[in-house]
Amino acid sequence: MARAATTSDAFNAVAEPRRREILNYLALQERPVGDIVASLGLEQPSVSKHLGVLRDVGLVHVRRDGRRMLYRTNAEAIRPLHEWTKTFERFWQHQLSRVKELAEGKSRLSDKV
Amino acid sequence: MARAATTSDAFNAVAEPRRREILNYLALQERPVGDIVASLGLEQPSVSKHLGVLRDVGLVHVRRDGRRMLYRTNAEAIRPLHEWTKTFERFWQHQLSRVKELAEGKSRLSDKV
DNA sequence: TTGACGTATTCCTATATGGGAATGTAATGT
DNA sequence: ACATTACATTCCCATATAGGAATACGTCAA
Repeated sequence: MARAATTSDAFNAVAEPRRREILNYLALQERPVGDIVASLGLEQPSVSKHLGVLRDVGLVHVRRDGRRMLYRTNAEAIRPLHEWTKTFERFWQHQLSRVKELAEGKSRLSDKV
Repeated sequence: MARAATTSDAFNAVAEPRRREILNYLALQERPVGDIVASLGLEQPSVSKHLGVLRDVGLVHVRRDGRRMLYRTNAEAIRPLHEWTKTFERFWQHQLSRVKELAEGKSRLSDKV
């Protein structure tokens, strides 16, 4: 079996760095494709294809404005990702406190970090 | 160009559902490969290969225990993912509050939601 | 040493890219 | 109707899987 499609879910869709850049760019306000092209320095067909993937998994919304297509990030679709990563939050907090102790010279873990 | 390697970063590595399951399983305590195989119902070579990917991007740590290899999740490597998704937190919070207002009849945004 | 156990690696194949180039299509102005 | 603008889609190709099967490797017990 090959790798799962990039359109299979948000996790696969955001694995591509350019798609994350696009989501960042479209987070604050909707923008036409041309603006994304200019902003990210990618070819227009490339941007359209990335937007297609993002659309398929619901990471962006679109509406037509004359001959332009206005895209914007649908943050709600990023939430499952956030929730999953959040379940590990307490673990790195534990590690942080250890690092802090170390920095403060309160432990003998110097051979572990 | 083809898709980026699964070992290129944490985003690509966790795109695979089974690897997320493995990370969930190894979050609380270290476990030998055999336990993962039994727990997730995958073939042993498959598990070893997934662990290899997770190792390459630092998502798990390993240590040998006799003929067993004990793996555990390195939550710190998940943090970049959490940080990125976190930047969108305020957006879905906005949507939520707007939905709430709407439900409470406190706004005239009915044409926007 | 030999055998068994626990893992890792190699070989194979169907499938899915992401980018470049070229082309198709919808909407607007004249 | 026609040219132009703004995007989307298609074709092509090098590359990277994920899983299955078979095999190699490292460690321990007898």
